[in-house]
Amino acid sequence: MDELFQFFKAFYPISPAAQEAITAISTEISMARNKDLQPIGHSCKTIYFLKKGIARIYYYKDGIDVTESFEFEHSIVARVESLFSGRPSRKGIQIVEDAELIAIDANKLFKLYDAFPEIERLFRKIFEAAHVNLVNRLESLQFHTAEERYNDLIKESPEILQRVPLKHIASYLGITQVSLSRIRAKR
Amino acid sequence: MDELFQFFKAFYPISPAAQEAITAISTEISMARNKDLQPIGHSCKTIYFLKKGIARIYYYKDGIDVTESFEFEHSIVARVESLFSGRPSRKGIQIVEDAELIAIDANKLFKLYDAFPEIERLFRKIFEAAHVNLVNRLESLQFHTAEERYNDLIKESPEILQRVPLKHIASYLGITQVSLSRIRAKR
DNA sequence: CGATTCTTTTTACATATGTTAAATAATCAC
DNA sequence: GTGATTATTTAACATATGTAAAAAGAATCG
Repeated sequence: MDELFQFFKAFYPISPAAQEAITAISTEISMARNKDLQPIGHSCKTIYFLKKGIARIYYYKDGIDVTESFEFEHSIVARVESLFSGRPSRKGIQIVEDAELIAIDANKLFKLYDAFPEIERLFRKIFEAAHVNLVNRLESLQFHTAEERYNDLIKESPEILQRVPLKHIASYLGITQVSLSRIRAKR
Repeated sequence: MDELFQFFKAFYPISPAAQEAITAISTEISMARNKDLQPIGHSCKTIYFLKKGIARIYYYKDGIDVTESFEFEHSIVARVESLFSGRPSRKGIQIVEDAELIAIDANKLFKLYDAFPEIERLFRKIFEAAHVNLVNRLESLQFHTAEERYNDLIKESPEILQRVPLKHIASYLGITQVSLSRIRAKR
């Protein structure tokens, strides 16, 4: 759990008591590549912290597998739109590279908010940061070409090419695999 | 301020004392069409509630005016990515239709969070809801055609066509005005 | 009202991306 | 290792969207 609390510290330091409370509602899991951490259709009742490996959130659009987002080690994985709305998610979480995770029971976590305002504040800040990232991602999808988006991606996470299949990168960028292949051939 | 507290209630009801505290850091403003509520380049230190009218958040990409989002009456207007990061925003807020607003001083609001956990919770929920909307918007930009996005938009806010110039709608949809015109001609 | 400006549409052409299918290349299971 | 499966690239063609310029239409202001 140390890595998790280290991660938390960057957002908002919490007391040992709060750490214990979070430990009590968390479990550690390992999961192999290509397994579904959470299947499509279920409500998201868990917030994951990725200690190691890669995960992606995906869904099907007209039968085609679309990657909504990737998460690498030391980040939070959750289907926010289900977590915050309580509705079942049309999205699943798949492990892309063998992963070690900490699973935090979301309902129990939300209950902790009353007793520990510091925990509420911590997660508020975590999701605010996620919100900022999302706004930037939106901007990139709204007015950058696919080629610009590809270049930005490998500039920001160069290792992604070694660790994630291109088909997933293509749909993440909002284009087909063929189109991504063409863009790559240009360079 | 009544309308504001009515709006709050749907997210999380707060005590009279909390309401007073918010009232004390808020001011009411009116602003005419085409005026800039907040110019590009400043840090966002204000959270607005739109009582009446329409606002848009916009920026320039390669010299072209791009609308990131529209807000209609009874919603919150804020450049979140600046508000949460503290960094100056490359985006501005423009009034699209004569507006009446309540301006909440963001720094003072954040200070209230310590004394009033209920206020922190309220705004946490407000921005969580905004986050959910953003995820859905992302999905629409990532894998719907421009035509689908246009149809979805007028289905969801039909009055937008009467109240917002098409040039702004075009950039909001991530396409040029010419392209939007073509899509409209089809129907 | 008439002139000016701003908005929207239209046209013609260029480019980017999608679709389908086939060919390679890489990976996996036995 | 070998065959089967999966991933990636390439080709050929169709379609959507971008760009630039002009025309038409609507709103604004003296």
